[in-house]
Amino acid sequence: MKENSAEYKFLEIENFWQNHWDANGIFTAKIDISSKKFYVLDMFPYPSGTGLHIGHPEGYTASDIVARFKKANGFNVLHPMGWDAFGLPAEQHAIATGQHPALNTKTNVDNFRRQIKALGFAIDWSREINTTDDDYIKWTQWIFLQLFKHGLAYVAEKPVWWCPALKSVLANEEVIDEKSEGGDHPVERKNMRQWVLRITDYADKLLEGLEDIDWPNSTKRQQIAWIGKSKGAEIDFKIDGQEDKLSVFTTRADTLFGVTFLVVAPEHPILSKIVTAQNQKVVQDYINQAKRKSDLERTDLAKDKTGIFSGSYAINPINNRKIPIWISDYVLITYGTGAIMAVPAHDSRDHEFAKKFALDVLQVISSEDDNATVLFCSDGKLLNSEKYSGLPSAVARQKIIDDLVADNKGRGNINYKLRDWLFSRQRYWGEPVPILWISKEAYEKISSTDSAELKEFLPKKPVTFEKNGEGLFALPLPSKYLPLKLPATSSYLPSDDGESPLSRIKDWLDVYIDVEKCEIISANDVKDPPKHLIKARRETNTMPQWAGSCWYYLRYLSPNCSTNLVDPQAEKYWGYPDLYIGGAEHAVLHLLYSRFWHRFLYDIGTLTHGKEPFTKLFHQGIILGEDGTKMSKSRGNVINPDEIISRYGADSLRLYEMFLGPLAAMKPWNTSGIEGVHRFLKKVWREYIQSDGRLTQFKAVDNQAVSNSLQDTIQKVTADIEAMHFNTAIAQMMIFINGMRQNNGMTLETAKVFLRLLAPFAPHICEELWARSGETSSIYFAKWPTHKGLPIKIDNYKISIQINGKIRGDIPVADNATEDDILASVLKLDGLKKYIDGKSILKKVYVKHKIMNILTN
RNA sequence: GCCCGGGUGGCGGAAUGGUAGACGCUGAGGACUUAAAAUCCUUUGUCCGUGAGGACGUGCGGGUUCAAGUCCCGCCUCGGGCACCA
Repeated sequence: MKENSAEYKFLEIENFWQNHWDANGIFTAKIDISSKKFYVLDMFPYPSGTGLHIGHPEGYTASDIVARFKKANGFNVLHPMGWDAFGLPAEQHAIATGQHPALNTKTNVDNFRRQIKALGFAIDWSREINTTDDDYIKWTQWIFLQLFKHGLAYVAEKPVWWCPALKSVLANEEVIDEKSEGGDHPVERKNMRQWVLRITDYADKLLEGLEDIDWPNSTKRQQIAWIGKSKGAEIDFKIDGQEDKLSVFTTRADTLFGVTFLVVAPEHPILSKIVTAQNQKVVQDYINQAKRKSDLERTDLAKDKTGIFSGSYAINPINNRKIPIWISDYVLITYGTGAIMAVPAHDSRDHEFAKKFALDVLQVISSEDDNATVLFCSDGKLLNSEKYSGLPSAVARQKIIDDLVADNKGRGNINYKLRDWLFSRQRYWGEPVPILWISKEAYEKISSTDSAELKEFLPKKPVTFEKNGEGLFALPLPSKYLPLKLPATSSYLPSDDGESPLSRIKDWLDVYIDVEKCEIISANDVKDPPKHLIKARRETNTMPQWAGSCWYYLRYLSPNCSTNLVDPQAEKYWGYPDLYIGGAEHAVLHLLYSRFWHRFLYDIGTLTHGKEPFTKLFHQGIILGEDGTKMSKSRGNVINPDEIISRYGADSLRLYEMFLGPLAAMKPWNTSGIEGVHRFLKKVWREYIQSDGRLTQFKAVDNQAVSNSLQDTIQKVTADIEAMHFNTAIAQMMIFINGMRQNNGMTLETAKVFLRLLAPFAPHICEELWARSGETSSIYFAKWPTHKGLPIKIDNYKISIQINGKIRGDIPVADNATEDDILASVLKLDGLKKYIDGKSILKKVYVKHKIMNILTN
């Protein structure tokens, strides 16, 4: 700083150094093949109108500590930041004000940038990206077109979650208890035309990829459960008296002899064939009833099972037993074959159903301890199963499947809970889907043309959609038309019927294609269209917010590359994040979608560095309000980072958030806690700066205790940062300062070592003191201190003495003391001797330098 | 119901099977000051005891061990995720 203030003027110091770092490009990352890289990534924020909340600095500070630590350890560090800026709030603001969402987004981004900069992170701001920038949209659309080209994007009319309040459809992952994930609005089922991405094609790859990445166990588990792979078999049951078969999916082929009825979902197409005339009316009533129920009601476990007999029977392929076919909404049409074989003795749901409708229960599995008789759902030994009786479940399962396969009555099969990813939204503020809809004839004409340009992203199999009896074909925009920008409009309101606001912008919507010239012309510019022009209409859906966040970690590597999504050289050097820090709430959304796109880009050769984007992931915990509940405006317990910084400074805020507790834990904010770390920083300051504002007269030689403590501190802080145990690292630095003060100070050399240890946590104050102690280069470039091997040899250890397992005191012992020496010392001390007097010693346990346990009768 | 995590002073939290409660906060007492702020010192798990000292103590009940907050078995409870997925 310019003037040599005696006081710790944190605001001036922080402001000064932030400007200095910025102006001098201290954190600019450049490819340097002579040093190893380290890429630290934060989950980039959605720049909301309310600004940064106190949870943001938690994750960002953690990543910043690691970034600065790695830099000091010789790594070439990349630590970027950007904005996930598409999203509903900006659009709702636009609807309310008529102002273009880009304007509101810019205001919010500026505010976020100011707030994040005020925390002094070692971020390379020259790499800042924004998912709403045209240059960024271009590549998001390009990836979509690659997916399209490779047959992974298609259009389907399917039941989707429609949110009337948001006037948009939502992905499965975005719906929680029939409420929208954002805003908590009710959602309903509706049939609509949608873009869908075939993420299910990647189910197995997404599972396998989890095996060798360093992620929190719970997050891996969540993804595994979400993908929901189950191995089993499809078994064909002939319908009695008909040629038709009914296939069911089961993971328990070993219970096939225990099947006493079949159940089909009310939506199952076979119903038209199996419902007998006299059952027609009651079945129809039941189906209507089921239709009226919301999914929530249907899946409510508390409610009773309902169902109705179809009137038909099926034949069990393994023993030709005739069994009734029932209809019930506890069977889901969306999973497996929409039909199940019911084994009421060994499945709780089937059991419940059988009990309610008085159907047969036949036991075919016995448990090891044969206690469970009524309902036993685990594996066991088969009984009542003819030649399979006596076999363990796992063996019988395979044998039965094999035999069914040989008889052509079934086959092994795998089912997933994962559904394809619903990828379109009926909103304005998102990336337009770069597709034109044309007629079949036009599509054929383009397909057969010699010009490659229009066929750049053409898939092997056309994506088509039927609208009002007319077949429409999806034509991908050539890359020269990317980015497809959002057209200007004054009306951002989506319509109630699920059409995007883009569908009302006529002069954008309608275009002509000149096949010979490979040009797309706005319909506005064509008065009397010549015959050779092909009429086309743009797709009006936009992409979901996840699209931009799926690949942003790649764009940071070469944010200005205009020829590639990521510059191959940059990818080769920087690779992917070595550490990714962010909230656990994205466990199955962003983190699954992102892995899917990454795998895909790897498969098509766009990426070459590796199959998984995030090899090491860490979730920071949530910071609760002072009352221990979640921070919210309505509770009035929100802590504003701006206020904290103005009262205590950014260094105190950073230090406090790291000192609160383990990074991963959920923990409450406590304002007097931040006073504590602020006091610590003031104490540090006073050790370096005298009351006249000049540098302290440091000692010529450190006390033994101080130099020992310094070595301990180097060791502890280093190990703790590596393990991301920031709270205990800070505690150790406090111990050092307290102890050093009791020993009346330290040397300048020691003082500088300490600054380097503290700098990743509290960079501004350390940079200031570093400069004041005569250094001219930023502390960011200073090397991490190394500890000098083993601590100085100690001659006298204190060991604690247990008598019969109880701690009774401690005694000093020499390094080479024998058990008998120690016992002799113990017997010299009355306080210990009294426990042994009059008793005989049966045994001694001595753990060197730690403890001796003396056992008496 | 199933799958993950947790449960330690007044509070946030420390503890490679080896002196439980580091560090910080809070509370109490004191120093400095005309006073306050700031700063510094002492003290702060519970109970018994004037004290020295003693007993108890890491959600509950068992167990393993010379020794258990830590390992094993069975519960209770809180948080998160999934939820009729056959």
